[in-house]
Amino acid sequence: MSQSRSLVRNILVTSALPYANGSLHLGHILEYTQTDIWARFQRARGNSCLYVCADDAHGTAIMLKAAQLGLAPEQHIANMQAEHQQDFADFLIDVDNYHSSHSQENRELSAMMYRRLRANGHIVSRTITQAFDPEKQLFLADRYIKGSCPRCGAADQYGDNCESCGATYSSNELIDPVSTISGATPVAKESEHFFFTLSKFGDFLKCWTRSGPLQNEVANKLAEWLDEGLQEWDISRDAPYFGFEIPDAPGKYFYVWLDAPIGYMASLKNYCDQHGLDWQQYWSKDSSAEVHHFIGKDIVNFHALFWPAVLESANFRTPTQVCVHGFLTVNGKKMSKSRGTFINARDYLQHLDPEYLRYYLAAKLTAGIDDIDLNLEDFIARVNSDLVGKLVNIASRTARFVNQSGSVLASEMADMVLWQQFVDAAPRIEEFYEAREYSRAMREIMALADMANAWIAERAPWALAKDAAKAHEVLAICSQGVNLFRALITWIAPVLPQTAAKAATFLNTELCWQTATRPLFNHKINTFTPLLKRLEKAQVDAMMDAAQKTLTQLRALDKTPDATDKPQFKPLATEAIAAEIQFEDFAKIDLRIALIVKAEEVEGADKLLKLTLDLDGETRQVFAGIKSAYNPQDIEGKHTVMVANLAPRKMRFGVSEGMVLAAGPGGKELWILEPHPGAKPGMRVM
RNA sequence: GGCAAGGUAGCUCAGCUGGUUAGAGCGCAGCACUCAUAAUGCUGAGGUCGGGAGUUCAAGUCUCCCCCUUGCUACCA
Repeated sequence: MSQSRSLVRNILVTSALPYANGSLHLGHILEYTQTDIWARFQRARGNSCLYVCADDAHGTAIMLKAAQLGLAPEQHIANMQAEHQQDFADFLIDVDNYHSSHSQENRELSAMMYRRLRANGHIVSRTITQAFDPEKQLFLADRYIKGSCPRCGAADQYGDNCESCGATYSSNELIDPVSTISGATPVAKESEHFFFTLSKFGDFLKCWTRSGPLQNEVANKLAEWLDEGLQEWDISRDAPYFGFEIPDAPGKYFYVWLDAPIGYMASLKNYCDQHGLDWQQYWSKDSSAEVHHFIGKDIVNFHALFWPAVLESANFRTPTQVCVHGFLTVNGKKMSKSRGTFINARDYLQHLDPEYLRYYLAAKLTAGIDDIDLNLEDFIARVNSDLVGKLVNIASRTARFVNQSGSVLASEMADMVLWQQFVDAAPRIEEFYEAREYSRAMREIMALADMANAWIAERAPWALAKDAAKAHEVLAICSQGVNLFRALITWIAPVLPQTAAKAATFLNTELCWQTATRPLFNHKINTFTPLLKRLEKAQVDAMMDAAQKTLTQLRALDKTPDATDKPQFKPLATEAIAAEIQFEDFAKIDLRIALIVKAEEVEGADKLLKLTLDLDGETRQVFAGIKSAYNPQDIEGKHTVMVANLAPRKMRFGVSEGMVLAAGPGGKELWILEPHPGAKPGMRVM
């Protein structure tokens, strides 16, 4: 009917884009589970609901991590995205589209957004002074600078505050500051930056944050910042930076947090382009669609201040809702690597069914921003008791009687009063899901399951079954049991999609929200088979052991970024072969045979050797990062291959006029190339 | 240090704008049942609602002080 059709809501939901610098952990899964349950609920209700996400692929951290792994950033983020998508799939997170913020769509949309902001006078530029790593030729954020605290003298403190005495300062006040990237001493350097004039959106945001898109506690928090007045937001970073270059500003890149939220749009556009849809129907100013962002409370400012202001300036609609959740703690402790409470998503998956966690989180999720605790003992008890002992048990204890009498459900209801209580509960459960009060929805469903079990115990069909004359009554009771189960499993399907699918097979019908409270009469069902296994403590222990092992590995990685003892180095796995190029591309690189006339250690450099290379009369000075693998005297007098037309690079210890070629994972395992005897200095290598 | 949110039975949590003997699930004890994945039902024990003071006929629920937890922010009021 056209009337009911107009009631269908057009909904877009997003989860925060996971950073493409590491694996997903259970904290991520909390958010995706919350989002996914909501999206599945909306679809079950008959609404149109698109769920899009993407990897957040830009920034200095990713650039450095890729370098550390010896990968191109593009390769690194591709690897991470593949891993993330597998984790999503295995946790039954049903995204309609998973993209990357490093995509063509996002490049275009970010540029478009920026041009609109600029045209509206909301972009200004000014010169600022920042710490700069002269060796890496890189501006340094505070977290990349360490030194001694200017107040208490504690060593090894980050550039913004002292963990020992709590003092705060700017990085240029640190005593003996050091770049954590290169070990060089940072220098102050000026650079032009672009700013978004967030300060002009104070009134707009004061109004917007109180207009319904936020939880009260979030709006209150933002009010504090809004009352203090907003600063302009620095949205540019200087090269080298892995990101999108800013239009008309060579060498300037969008700060990762500028293009990340636009990544929501980009992922949607990517989906729409493939499905013949118009992404703007969701984002245009007059859109009748809904947009719901699910995020953690740590990134509220980006989503509830910067993002709406940017959208407003660029003439897009603002989000319907920004749904903020708290953090996940494990056994009451913050999930952290140092406390040993860090659980990787993959470690969980290798030992436990994702639906256990989905249910446990659902049983605790509210619309609030309180942290949610994964208490492992409670987890086991809750899952086994609620899902296996109560919910699935209803089918398990009644289905056999139905199967025994021909597997066809009765043609009447044994107890209309009880059934009516289930019917009456449906709207409440719907409201709880809609309001993201999943814990209340789960409690409601489990209370009904308790009611069903008590009712079955009271009617005791197994006792009646001893009297052949009461077969009719037994079938009626057990058929109702199956119908009660069907309603409950339909309502919990957004949380347990896999179990619900198995139940649908058993029930021999599609689970449908609209007909969940319309009982199946005279309906043939299939033989019941167990739908969900009990959760054993041993599995949880094994999962935690695996998590500990992962932690140990992560710590080792963090400590020794250039670890020399990588057990098995698999070149093609670590770095896939790069995209195909044409001969002309290759021919641009001028490789020459060079004689290593002199090799010497560089004072103050712990990885570099200074090489003096002879190219048939022409002498080049090249710094090579091979000190860890070669003694200078061992290579003097040998021939090697160098890139002769590489632009000179100013380094801390002098200018490097080219580079020598070497292979290997690093550390001791590094080998420079050497031509067969006969090759002479200056010969081109083709 | 400031701000925010919390501190309710062994565990995980409900308790709306103050109102009769403070609730649920799990766990525990006893009983029943034995259809069901040692599942289920009934009964019971267990809390001075973080501590203290105050307002009120009446406070877990309001006010003030203190303690603890978590998060944000930070030596600046």
